[in-house]
Amino acid sequence: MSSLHIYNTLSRKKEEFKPINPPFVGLYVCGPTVYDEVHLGNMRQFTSFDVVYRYLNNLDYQVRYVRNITDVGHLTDDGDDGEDKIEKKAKANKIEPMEIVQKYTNGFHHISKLFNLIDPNIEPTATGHIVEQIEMIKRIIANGYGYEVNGSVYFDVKKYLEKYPYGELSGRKIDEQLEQTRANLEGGSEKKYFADFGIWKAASKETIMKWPSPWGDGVPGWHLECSVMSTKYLGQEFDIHGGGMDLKFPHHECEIAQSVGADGRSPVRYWMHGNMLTVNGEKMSKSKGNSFLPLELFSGKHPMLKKGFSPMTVRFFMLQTHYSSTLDFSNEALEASEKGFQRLMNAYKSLPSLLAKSKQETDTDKEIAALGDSCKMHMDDDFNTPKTIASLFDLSSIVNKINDNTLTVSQAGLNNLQAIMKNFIEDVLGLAFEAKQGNEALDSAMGLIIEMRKSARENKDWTTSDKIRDELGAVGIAIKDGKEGTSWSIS
RNA sequence: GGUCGGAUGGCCGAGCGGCUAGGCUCAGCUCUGCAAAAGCUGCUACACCGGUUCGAAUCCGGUUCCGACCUCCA
Repeated sequence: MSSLHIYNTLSRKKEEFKPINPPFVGLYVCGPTVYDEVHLGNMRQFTSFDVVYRYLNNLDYQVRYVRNITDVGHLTDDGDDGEDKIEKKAKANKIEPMEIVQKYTNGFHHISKLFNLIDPNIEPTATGHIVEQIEMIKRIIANGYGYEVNGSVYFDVKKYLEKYPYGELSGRKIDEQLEQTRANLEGGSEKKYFADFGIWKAASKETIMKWPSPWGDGVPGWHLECSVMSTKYLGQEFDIHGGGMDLKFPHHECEIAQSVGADGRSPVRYWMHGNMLTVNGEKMSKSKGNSFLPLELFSGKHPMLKKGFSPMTVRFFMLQTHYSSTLDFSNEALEASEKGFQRLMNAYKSLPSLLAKSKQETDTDKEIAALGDSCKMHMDDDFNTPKTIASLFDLSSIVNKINDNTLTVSQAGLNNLQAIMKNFIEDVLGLAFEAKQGNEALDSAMGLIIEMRKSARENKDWTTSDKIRDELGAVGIAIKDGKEGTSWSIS
């Protein structure tokens, strides 16, 4: 029996996963900043961690999954003149910042449902934890790691470096060379040291979203919310913290420094980082202009897309690559996944109609059990979804062969097959049948049509039978004549 | 410039010292009234140059390309 191993960014190694307080597991994932439509790259991270969450649950851990919503404090720039992204958008649209927040939070939740993401157990917001953030800043100052300048508070990285490493997670060293370059660039900075970062930002009179604090009206620094909300709900030390690669530095590095500075403890046992999404080999990003939105991907309404792809196809496509590798989007790759996904789901769907034709255990039964074990083994190996999917394809090939009577199974083997496929396809990978499988009325209408076509075929009335098939095909309903009768599906 | 990661068959994408992942495409066959679906068979790749080893896509050194981060980003 294997056990779960996770690649820990901090140690740069795969480590056996040992929860701090089994059977409880704390999982924190950096959520979206809701100043715009959720980005596809965001969704890839959330999908990756959705599988992490599902699998931990599957291993019978009691997981508390916290994923935040950043609704204030994320500045367009870390310098002195940075502007809050949400506030900026609100002003441009002449509406309340909280309207922006509500609008894009709703949008994000909608897309999450389409991707079949399980809701986190707690979805805290930065604005809901201002008090806690102020308290943390106080502790940081009290410990000598923060200083105030003109109503803003900065984290004193130089002081911190006297006692602790900074840059451990991202493998970065703060060197003098860089200090000089930067010091020159940022002439009139309030910071004492180039690497210092803001933990409280003084607000101007015009700022709409601001809160009173011991240092005057202002907003908390972006990195602070994650430090506060993760430890508030998961404890001062918790198991897993996830996010995108690009958050390693400075965001996650700052989180560690803040927690150590405030409470003397590094909060996270296992740091997990998902890799980027690329388009034609380049990182998909808003600033590069090569990104499309989830809804554009589903509808196909984007110049770079040949057609639309269903949410489940996209989810499957994402899971065919390991979360730590870059994933390149292209029409060809998406089309390949679409077909593969349909094949997998068709096999899975035909499973209940299979018959056990052996009284005792067969070789196929054993093979099924072995493939079930390998699914688990692959998931245990740092959530290797591509390999798990490969085993699932082997399983679906067995399903087809049983269906074609080239393999035989016992009832026990069949039950096992059903249980394994359900577990990994639905529960662990979170793949679901697309909702367009029709309804009762359509089912009975199709039953009637197929019956009529059957009698036409028995009378060798090919004109009628082919007409039925072709016309249905034209509206997207495929007719498949099998040995055991005719079935249909909507494409 | 610094730090880190990557180069795998027609395409996508696993692999982390021996046991030819998987998906898609393509070709042939079986089944079928025809078609589709399904099944079977075929297609043996690891950027380049050295080295270590009985054995390397996998380890070491070098070369060339590509990407990410270092400034907001998932």
